[in-house]
Amino acid sequence: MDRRISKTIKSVKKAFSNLISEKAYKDITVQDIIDEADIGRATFYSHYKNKEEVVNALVNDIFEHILSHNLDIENHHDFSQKHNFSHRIEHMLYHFEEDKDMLIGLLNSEGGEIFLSALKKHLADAFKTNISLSKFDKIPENIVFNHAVTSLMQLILFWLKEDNCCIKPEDVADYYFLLNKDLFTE
Amino acid sequence: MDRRISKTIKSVKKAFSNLISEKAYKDITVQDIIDEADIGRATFYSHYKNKEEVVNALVNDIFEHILSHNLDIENHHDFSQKHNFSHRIEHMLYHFEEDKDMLIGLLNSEGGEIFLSALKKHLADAFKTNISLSKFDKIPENIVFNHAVTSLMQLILFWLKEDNCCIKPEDVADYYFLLNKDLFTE
DNA sequence: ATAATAATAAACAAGGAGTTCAAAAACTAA
DNA sequence: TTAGTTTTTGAACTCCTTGTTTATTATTAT
Repeated sequence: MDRRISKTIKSVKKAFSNLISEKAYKDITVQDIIDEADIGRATFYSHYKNKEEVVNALVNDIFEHILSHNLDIENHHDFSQKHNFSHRIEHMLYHFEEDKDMLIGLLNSEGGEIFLSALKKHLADAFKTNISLSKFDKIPENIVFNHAVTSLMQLILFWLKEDNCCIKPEDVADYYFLLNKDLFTE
Repeated sequence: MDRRISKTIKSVKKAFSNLISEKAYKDITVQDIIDEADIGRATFYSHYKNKEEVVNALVNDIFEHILSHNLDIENHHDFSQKHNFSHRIEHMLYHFEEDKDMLIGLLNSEGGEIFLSALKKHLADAFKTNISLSKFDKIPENIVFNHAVTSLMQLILFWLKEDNCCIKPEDVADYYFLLNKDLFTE
């Protein structure tokens, strides 16, 4: 890819990432991003339709990063290596920690919805084959499933938002399984 | 209160309520509200600072309504009447059902955050004296508490958003207690 | 080197936000 | 009813943001 393009895209993402740590999503204008990225107005609009597309790009980056890393683990580690469901959650949390400042800003604004719906989708995929419905035969399946997904989502949210830096990703995963152990036992 | 004022406020709320059933929060302009409410521009701005304040007013109305109704129950019913925690939840859900159209529109937009944070606060109050931490002594209290609150919040959200009109408020409350029974047993 | 592509500044139109003001209308209290 | 107060109204206005266009300059890949 043309070096100019990747440079522009990179600086826009970085600019947004900086801005969202400082102020609310709704208060960030396209002009702010342009100024922070130090690019021309027309340049921005030749790459992104609007502010929302920048967030989409950033969120996609995060989940692509996580997915590719998951593949790495599956390809390069031998089979004795534990890489079960719990490990994949922990692993995702480590990735979130890297982008913590940006994510906190995003989650405290309306832009957070974009991240949350991506997270929900990602978790929904991961959960399909991992939860047990046997203990909850009185409840519609989609409600149990929604509970499994959103419960982890809210735990992650709480972990990121509150200044819970002392809590390790492993702990978060443990707490999740403790809070919902019936979902993971036959 | 001056009849003109209450009339204006009422028509603004009704206007917003109509509009949010039709289109996304971000696509509703102050001018839309003014037109739908059929009032003068200056009149709107003499009562509300912006669009967000209208949502705040609507959300406050809902929870005030619920709280005052709770008091009614406590005052007028005799002590043999069951009005425990579960009943108060069901009761809240019946109120939400009344404003369903508006709430669905709100929750599918960014404006939903205002409702959700009010709901979270409301639930947090209600939960203070009702959940049992004994089964979760390995987990920080605030995390268990957050789980209790957000789990119900997400269940309500799912109930409202999906076309789950067939599910009754009593069922929703039941599902909640089934999904989290450890939170309510010593 | 050159042909293609990207970046740029500047100007532009369209539209929303929020304010101001004087005149008209509706209210209250006596 | 009247007189005085408060609210509503429409219109005009400023400011800001969005998104587009254009002609020019700079960078790139080969």
